[in-house]
Amino acid sequence: MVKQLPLIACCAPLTSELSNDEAAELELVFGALADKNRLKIVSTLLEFGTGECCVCDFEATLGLSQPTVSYHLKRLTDVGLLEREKRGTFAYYRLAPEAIGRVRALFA
Amino acid sequence: MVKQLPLIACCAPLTSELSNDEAAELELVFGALADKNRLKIVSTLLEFGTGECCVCDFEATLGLSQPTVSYHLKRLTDVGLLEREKRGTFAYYRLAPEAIGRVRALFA
DNA sequence: TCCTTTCATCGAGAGTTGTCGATGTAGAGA
DNA sequence: TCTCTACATCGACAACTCTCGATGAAAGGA
Repeated sequence: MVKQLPLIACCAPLTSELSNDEAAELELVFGALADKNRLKIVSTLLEFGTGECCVCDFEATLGLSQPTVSYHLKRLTDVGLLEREKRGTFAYYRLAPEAIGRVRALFA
Repeated sequence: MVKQLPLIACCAPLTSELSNDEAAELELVFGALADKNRLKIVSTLLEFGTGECCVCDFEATLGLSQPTVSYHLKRLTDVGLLEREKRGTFAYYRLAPEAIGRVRALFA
């Protein structure tokens, strides 16, 4: 029942520089990006820079139903990667300005 | 039944610079990072640079059972973020050298 | 050879995710 | 006011994820 010791004593304190809160926040962001359709949405908006697209624009290119596109856009918006603006009956989505640099780094 | 047109004609071609294959690969990597326990594993190994840890080292700090730790380490290894080396009864994990730069960028 | 230790894998259960059709909501226009 | 359009939300379902206890495999030591 005596625990062995690893041959390499690298792990004495074994603390992560990541706090619980930081880990939880990163988990949300990476989770939002862990889907190929959402990656294509972000990549498309990244290409447009400050441009914006509405929901219906994505339906054809992604081959998804309108509710599903709305679901993906909401997930990206909820973690602060996208911004939404309603004009008339359309909802326009764009990359959040403060997220553009971060997203560009993640895609590099 | 006639479809309206968005007021902003930004989306004419609406192509993503991301191919299907690229999107699928990024989805795997982000999916591997979309968990707070795996983020702590990666962050810990990042702090050690070329250092390595064995499975049992993570059990206490993460507060998870041994099978669960093994599961997380496998998920990270499967996408190429970690490398595994067996020595004696211990299995040592470290950041894959070619992934260190990428991981550092993702955490910045 | 037999026991102990580390680790991987299996099987199962609870929770989360991605998807769709149906329905609700709110502008715009006749 | 009534209708049409764009979009959000609901309800449901299949698939996947995270977690654990139990079991299996391989190495080391007595």
